[in-house]
Amino acid sequence: MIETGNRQQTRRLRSASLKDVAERAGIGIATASAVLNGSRTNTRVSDVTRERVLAAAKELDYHANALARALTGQPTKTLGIVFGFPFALMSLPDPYAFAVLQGVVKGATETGYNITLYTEPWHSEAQSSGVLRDGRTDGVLVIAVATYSDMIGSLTKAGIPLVAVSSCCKGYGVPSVDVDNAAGARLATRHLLDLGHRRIAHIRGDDHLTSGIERREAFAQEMAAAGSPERPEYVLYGSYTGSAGYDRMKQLLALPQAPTAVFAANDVVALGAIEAARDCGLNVPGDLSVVGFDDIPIPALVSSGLTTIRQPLDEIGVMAVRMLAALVRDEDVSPVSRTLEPELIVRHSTAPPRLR
Amino acid sequence: MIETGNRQQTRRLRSASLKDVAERAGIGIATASAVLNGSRTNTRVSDVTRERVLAAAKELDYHANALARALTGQPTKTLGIVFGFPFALMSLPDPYAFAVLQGVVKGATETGYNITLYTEPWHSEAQSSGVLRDGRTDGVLVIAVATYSDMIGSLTKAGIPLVAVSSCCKGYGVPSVDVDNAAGARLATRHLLDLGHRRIAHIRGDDHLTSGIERREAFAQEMAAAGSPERPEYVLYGSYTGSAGYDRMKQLLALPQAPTAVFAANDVVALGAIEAARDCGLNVPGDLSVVGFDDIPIPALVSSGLTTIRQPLDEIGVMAVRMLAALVRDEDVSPVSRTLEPELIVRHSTAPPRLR
DNA sequence: CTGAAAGCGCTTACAG
DNA sequence: CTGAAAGCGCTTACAG
Repeated sequence: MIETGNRQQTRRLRSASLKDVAERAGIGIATASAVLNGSRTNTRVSDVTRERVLAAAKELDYHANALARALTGQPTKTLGIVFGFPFALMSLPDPYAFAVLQGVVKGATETGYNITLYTEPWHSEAQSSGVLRDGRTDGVLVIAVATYSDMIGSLTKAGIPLVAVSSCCKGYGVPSVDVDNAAGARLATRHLLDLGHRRIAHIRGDDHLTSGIERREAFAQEMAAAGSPERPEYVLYGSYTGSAGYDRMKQLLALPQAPTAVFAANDVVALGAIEAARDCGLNVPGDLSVVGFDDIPIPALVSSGLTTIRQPLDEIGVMAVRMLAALVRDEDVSPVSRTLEPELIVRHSTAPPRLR
Repeated sequence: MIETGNRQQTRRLRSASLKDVAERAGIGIATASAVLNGSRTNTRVSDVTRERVLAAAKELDYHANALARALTGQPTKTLGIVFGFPFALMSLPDPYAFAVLQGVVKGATETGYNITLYTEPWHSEAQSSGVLRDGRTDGVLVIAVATYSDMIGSLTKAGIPLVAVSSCCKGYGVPSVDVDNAAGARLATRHLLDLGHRRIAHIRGDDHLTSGIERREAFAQEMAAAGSPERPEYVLYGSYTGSAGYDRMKQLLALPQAPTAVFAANDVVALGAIEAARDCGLNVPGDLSVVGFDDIPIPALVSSGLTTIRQPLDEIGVMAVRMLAALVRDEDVSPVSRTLEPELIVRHSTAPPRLR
């Protein structure tokens, strides 16, 4: 006989199954199942049998196969997470997404779930729903779903337990958690107003994300309410990237009458704007005040000094997981939507406008 | 009849199975399998049959169950990732771990895998190997495994395809990837030496992580080679946290003859040390030079100005996934160990010592 | 080209 | 208290 498949053998020896254990212990497979993986608490097994099974399992180094268990209807004990925005910016490298993920992991650890990161962002139902519906997770967490996306509708229709973070999910009855974007934007705007600024610009976030839309609207309202309605040339589209913040700031500074302050849609944009201002020889906050949004975590002890609207990123992740875990277990999830309060954090990127 | 389980029904309607599709199409289940999930490329199906199956699948909104497929031996197309160090510091909130994870996700996206984060850190084989061996992933990536851990041995024994990042896995034949820690530490030390420093301290990393050990040894060697052997009171244990860096720095500064420079085991420690120096009224780099290690990413455009030894964190993650993917597919993985070159990045935390 | 059968490893009623 | 049987949804030889 020729030795074939040898490499395979050494690498992946079939591990012991319940049947192997049962045989070795000389008892039935159902009983072995009851003592080893026993969710069936009402099954009574005699002590001798139990010992025998346990011993056999140990000898065979038995480990239950999660796939088989899940196939019979047991929970997989893993939760999926997808980023709804089909661009790189809303995936892991984005500080917002990352901070939320930290909270998610924390929440998952405490509730006993593992997390699977779906690496392929959502494109369309036809293209993307396959993996999300293939049974490997008990439920999924969606983050930053674009308003035009069919993701939430599609997943809901498929009967997948869902919790949405920072997404528009009106009308689907999907539990969701987010910061109060409007309140945050008002806080930022009012802060600038209170400092004495009137020429206030807004570099917007994305038009297809509720955060971008809500912050933008609240800015307009607050300005109008303050009696100094926004100027069209002061409100620029900035997506959510540092480079957009940089470019838009340059554009604002080239205006015949440049703004004295800007409310950036998020911290990344704000940081880009500050960089642009500095490159133009301006001092922040002396010549220009900048407020961000998010309060993204910066590694230990280095501070950007950015005045911003803080949202509890970590808490959002934890909360989302708790809600999803409850949903998966068919517990009551109420209220269906949680809106967290933002907070103004004044640091060193804002000051009263220069007197002229 | 009483309407019972109504909530359940609306939530989780059983989704169509292959059998449903086959029945509707009026053909056999094996054929349906071939056209729908067909890995069996050699199976020829007539066009009419194919169309019928496809149509039925569409009508029924069929989606293959990944659990069932995997149970028959198909790959799960997901890779697991565990942090080996049983403390929070070596999990997600740690900038190093996070940066590597970004690379991992990038690599997984390009190779078509999903990633599952095992939330429970490894404790011992008895306690922790269960989840990792339950079949839900095709292989696992281990990161920063402590030298005393039985994790690698245990997982290898269980026949799980493994790739280790920044871990000691000598003797197991486990493919691994890491930066050349010794070379990096030499670079850092020599940089300080070249600037003219002689009173150089080292705040060490963890003793149970190869990175901590290797960096520490290389520091000693380089100092000895330069003819100014290290002083015992200048080499302090710092684990890998900012607060340890802070505390150890204070301690060093309280010495009768304080060092003029310090090589911190990683950036987080370096940042802590700098903070401590500043709190003591010292100027960095005027009064004290500090070099870190890692070059952790800092959100857009904010720079800590830290002189450090850069390691390609992102690339490490990508590479590890590629190796694991190859391993899982039984391709050749060679060389079994990859060591990447570190690079000295001189920024603003180092300068020649003050003349006295 | 097509399908009935066996099997992957488990769990859940259902009889003893 | 214990076990044989059916079933979860798929795939893989193996016959037609």
